[in-house]
Amino acid sequence: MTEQVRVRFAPSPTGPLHIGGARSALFNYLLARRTGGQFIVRIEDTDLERSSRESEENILDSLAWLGITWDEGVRVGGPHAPYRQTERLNTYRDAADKLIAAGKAYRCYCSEEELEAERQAFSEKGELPRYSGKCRCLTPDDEQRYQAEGRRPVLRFRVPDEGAVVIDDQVRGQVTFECEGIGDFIIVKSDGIPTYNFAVVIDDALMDITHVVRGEEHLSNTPRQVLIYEALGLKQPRFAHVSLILGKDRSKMSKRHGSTSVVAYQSQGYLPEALINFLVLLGWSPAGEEEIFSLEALCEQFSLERVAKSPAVFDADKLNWLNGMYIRQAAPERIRDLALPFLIEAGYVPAEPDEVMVQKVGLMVQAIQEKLVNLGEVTTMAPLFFGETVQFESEEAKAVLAEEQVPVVLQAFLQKLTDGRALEPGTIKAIFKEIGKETKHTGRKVFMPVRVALTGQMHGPELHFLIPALGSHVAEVRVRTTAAEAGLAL
RNA sequence: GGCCCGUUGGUCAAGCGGUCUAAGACACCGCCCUUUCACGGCGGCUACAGGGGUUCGAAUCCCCUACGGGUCACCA
Repeated sequence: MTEQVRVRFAPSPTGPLHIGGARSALFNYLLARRTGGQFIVRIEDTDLERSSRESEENILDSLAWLGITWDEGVRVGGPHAPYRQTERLNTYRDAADKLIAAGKAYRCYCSEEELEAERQAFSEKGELPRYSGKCRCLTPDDEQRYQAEGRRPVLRFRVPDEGAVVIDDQVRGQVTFECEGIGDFIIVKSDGIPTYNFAVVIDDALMDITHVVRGEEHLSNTPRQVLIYEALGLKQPRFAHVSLILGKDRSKMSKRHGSTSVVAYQSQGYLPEALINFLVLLGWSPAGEEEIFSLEALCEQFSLERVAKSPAVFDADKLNWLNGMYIRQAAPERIRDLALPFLIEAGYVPAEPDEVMVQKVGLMVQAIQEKLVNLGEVTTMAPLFFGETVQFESEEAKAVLAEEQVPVVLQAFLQKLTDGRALEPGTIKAIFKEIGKETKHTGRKVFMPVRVALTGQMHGPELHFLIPALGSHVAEVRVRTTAAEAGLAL
């Protein structure tokens, strides 16, 4: 029998999509695509305080940006709708009633203060702080009295006193938890909203989820969930807990380590395919030696068997390398269009650029595409292309213009630059050839002075790309002003 | 602290008892290419946490220790 794989990504909308969440989503997505199964996106918004529609939109937008699509869930609907937990409250209530009727769950009237005091007492005695189970055997009279006091009960799951829960994890192998170490936990809060541990089980079961692939932080929750599956007689999915993504100091990835949200990387100018490629390599390894993968390629290669157990440190260097890789491979027009917003933001380009400006940016991109690490960098390179004047980056640069062949070379350059021919990479190359022939100066002796006169710097993009991007007017002005500054009369 | 999980070079990682005097990638260093930078090519550097077992043989299996991480909420 070949069971149809059904996996899901179930974020809680309490903030933007985290890099770790994105990887979980990716793994689920890939597993579904690889097996011809379905991928579901469900929203776990039972934390009323912290959940917001904005976060939900942000998360969904980030997934879409990454190219991760889903077959069922919010935005697209499906046979198991609704896909937002706050819209499924009746379903959870039914399940809770069942548990109460079977004596597997009970009402607890303890206040948070009482619980806190209890935990305190336990830890002072050197024991593990947990729920004592004191509401386990309340009589109807007790309950009535509490109710009269105005107490709102929570619903607790009655955890067996003995026994153990064994999880056969797809990436970790067999993991055993003793029931003894699990206190009776809350499945419905006093406001009637189910807790995560409860709702997740009901939803996964009702939505026929076959594999739960999620972060390792959920591993210790899993025995509680398994207990609920068992109590309700529901079919359990296979579990796969993927290790966490760590920061440079090996602690859980957080703001201190830099950007943690997908939007942050998006706004820094990373390409979605680079982020995908990077993320998949964090915890999963290909069978062969190739490491550059498109989403489509990953859909054919991904497998849970090759997911690593150990946590991975987020390596920004490698992300940068990958991003540069994808930028180099991308069509120049695409990079140009992606670069435009950055230049507009930085004030180099008007909000509504005309065709001439777009073309200029296109030429600029052509010149720097091979050295860009991320799109945001166009902003730091922009001064090279915008503005009529430049500064010498160093005395060493300025000194280049003091070499004896410079006046002749620059004069020749200026003359050819303004003789009316169209400025294209080909003609620029021709110009340098002509200069060589006419002045008998070639190589470094002609390129370097022109470069410095044009940019004030000794390094930079190919001149045959740079000059067309500048245009003959700006180029001429820059050469004349820098030359003058260096004490040269042209 | 209890309970879980993990530990191969600076980083990501291959390896699933012999073919390991341990692959590949990023980073780093050197060389080459080149008008500069970058790209690209070539080469180099550096690792099985420690200690006990099991076995003819262990990076691979078991135990202990150390270290790292996760989790112990009316958050997910």
